[in-house]
Amino acid sequence: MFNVSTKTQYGIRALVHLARAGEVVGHVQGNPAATAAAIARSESISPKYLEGILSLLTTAGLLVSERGKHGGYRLARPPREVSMLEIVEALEGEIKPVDCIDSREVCAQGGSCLPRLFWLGLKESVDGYLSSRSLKDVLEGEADDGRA
Amino acid sequence: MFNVSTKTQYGIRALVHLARAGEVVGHVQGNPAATAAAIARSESISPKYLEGILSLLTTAGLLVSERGKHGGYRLARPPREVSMLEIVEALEGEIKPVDCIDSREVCAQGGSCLPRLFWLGLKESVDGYLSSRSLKDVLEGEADDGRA
DNA sequence: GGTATTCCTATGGGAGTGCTAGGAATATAC
DNA sequence: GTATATTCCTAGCACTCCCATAGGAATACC
Ligand code: FES
Ligand code: FES
Repeated sequence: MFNVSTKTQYGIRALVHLARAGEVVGHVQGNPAATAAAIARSESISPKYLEGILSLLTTAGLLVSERGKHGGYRLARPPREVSMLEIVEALEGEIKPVDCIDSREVCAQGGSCLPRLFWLGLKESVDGYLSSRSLKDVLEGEADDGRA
Repeated sequence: MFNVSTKTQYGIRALVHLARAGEVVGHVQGNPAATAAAIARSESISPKYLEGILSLLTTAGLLVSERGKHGGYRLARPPREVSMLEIVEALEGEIKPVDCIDSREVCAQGGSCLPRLFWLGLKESVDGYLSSRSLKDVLEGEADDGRA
């Protein structure tokens, strides 16, 4: 249960790769952006598949892309300022265990649906964990000390 | 993301239904077990589909079934002693964001994979929430006060 | 025997996942 | 301005899983 798609897994690994290489917007001009092909090779990911994933992250504002020769991708912000919740939501959509979580569709119970509260709590628990971790934390292998 | 299947949603609603009616093993003999058809009608769930779900819950030891006329299902234990983690795992399998969570397959990183720690933390967060809630909590619409 | 129930197996449409392929748009290099 | 290297866009396909439906076998009561 709760399988995370390869799309998200690859996306995170690519972001970690970029953060490691220090490829952030505003660096020295001589430091070229990493290309999709290079990341794919280094991480053993299907190149064309990864292209699409990086495009998504660019649209979401997490990456900055440069086209043409010597083009590639850079992080739009330093790793510390990127929460894992942002990343996951950009690739996987909102965390939504059940559909009735935002739209109050009544499920036979007529509005006072008990399970709904339970699922809502689950969403908050997941959101809480994800937003408490930044890309930098993942990068540095932060052990999950506190549960805050 | 993190969609919970209808199988699990229906299963939980059925369990809540049974708990509400107070149909626990060891009650008065006159109190008949609830049939799958009755629950399906009351909860507006496809009858044959629900049958399979209740069978799963029986195999998992959460329900006790009686076949033949006047048969049906009862809770195997009082709601207080049934954790939501048990229920979810019975229907949905283990919480496993990524496959490498138990088997230490190296993903190009050669063993020191950073993202893996992150996913492990997510699993622990979800497991923590689910095991902290009992069926009785859901039944009573326990608001999620503490995050413990 | 008749009836009501759980239990088992098979089937099928639909949606989503995980890629693959081809090319268009864009920017540099010579 | 032609060649080259890159991102970007769209389409398609095999595969799996989800959700349900259907038919009947096994079981237990009357
Ligand atoms: S309203 Fe969603 S489970 Fe009841
Ligand atoms: S070992 Fe699973 S993501 Fe690296």
